Amino acid sequence: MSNRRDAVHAILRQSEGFRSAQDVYAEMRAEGAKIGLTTVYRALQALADTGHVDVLRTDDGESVYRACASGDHHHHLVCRRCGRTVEVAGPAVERWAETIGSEHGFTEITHTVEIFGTCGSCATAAKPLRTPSRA
Amino acid sequence: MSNRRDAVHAILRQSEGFRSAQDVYAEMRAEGAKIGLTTVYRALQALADTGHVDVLRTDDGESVYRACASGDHHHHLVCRRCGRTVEVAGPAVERWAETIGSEHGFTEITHTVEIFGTCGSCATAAKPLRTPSRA
DNA sequence: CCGGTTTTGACAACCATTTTCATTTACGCG
DNA sequence: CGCGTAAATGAAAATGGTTGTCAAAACCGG
Repeated sequence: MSNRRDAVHAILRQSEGFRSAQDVYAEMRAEGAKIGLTTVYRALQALADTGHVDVLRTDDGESVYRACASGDHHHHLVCRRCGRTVEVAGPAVERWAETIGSEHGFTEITHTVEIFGTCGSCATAAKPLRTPSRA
Repeated sequence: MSNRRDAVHAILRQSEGFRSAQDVYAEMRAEGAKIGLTTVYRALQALADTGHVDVLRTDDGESVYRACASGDHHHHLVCRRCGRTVEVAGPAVERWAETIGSEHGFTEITHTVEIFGTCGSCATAAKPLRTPSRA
């Protein structure tokens, strides 16, 4: 029912890290695809709803999406320079979150965990550092 | 140099959980304070920069702020219903993040961890559940 | 009181995201 | 095959939080 949605998904699959909706849209247009921004957004939301892609928010509030290797619950280690992403699993963290939650009487516990860093290649390629405001 | 900034800080201090900028602004105006939205934003940013308040983004991209009990690094357990917040420390998680990062050759590692749940009181007070899209 | 700097705030500008709504496409059915 | 309804699409407008602009107001030292 939607080759557009598949097209969007395809773009994500062939991308390394997280891409923004606008970004995906721009690339598709650049490739000559006839698609509207609205449709890209809708496709991305649908994909996210069905768990085919991961979503997360950048610091400036933009939503970024990425095709996931697995449908399982996992977290990301993202290079703040090039956006390269590594999927990581952390059973310990899952358990920790659950525990902390229950200890305080919370139920239906979910959590978000994202790790940011500078990957090896980017660290080597000397570029102006973005001074982290706080540890 | 800014009793406005202190005023903003005060609002946060007397609040239970995280508040949005618009929210803080509305409350201050309601209390009769003569302050502009712009100033509230600036105060909030300044406070965040100096580490006096914590910032995090809600799922819909809104920034929310909260006066922190401690200036130390910590995470939050937030009730998705009433917004009540508990500050939690998780040395294990910090270490885990560091480890995962280094294992993949990443440096300058930072991370975000937020736990969401429904607190005891809210769980009791039956309200329509917000179906979580994914676990 | 004066010049200079900082802070403030009304308002416009931004920009990602959403909504609206009319058009197009897909498809089942007679 | 032709028609009708429903789903999909996309251009443009609306939203809404946040940021930028800029002139007026508050401060400050002299």
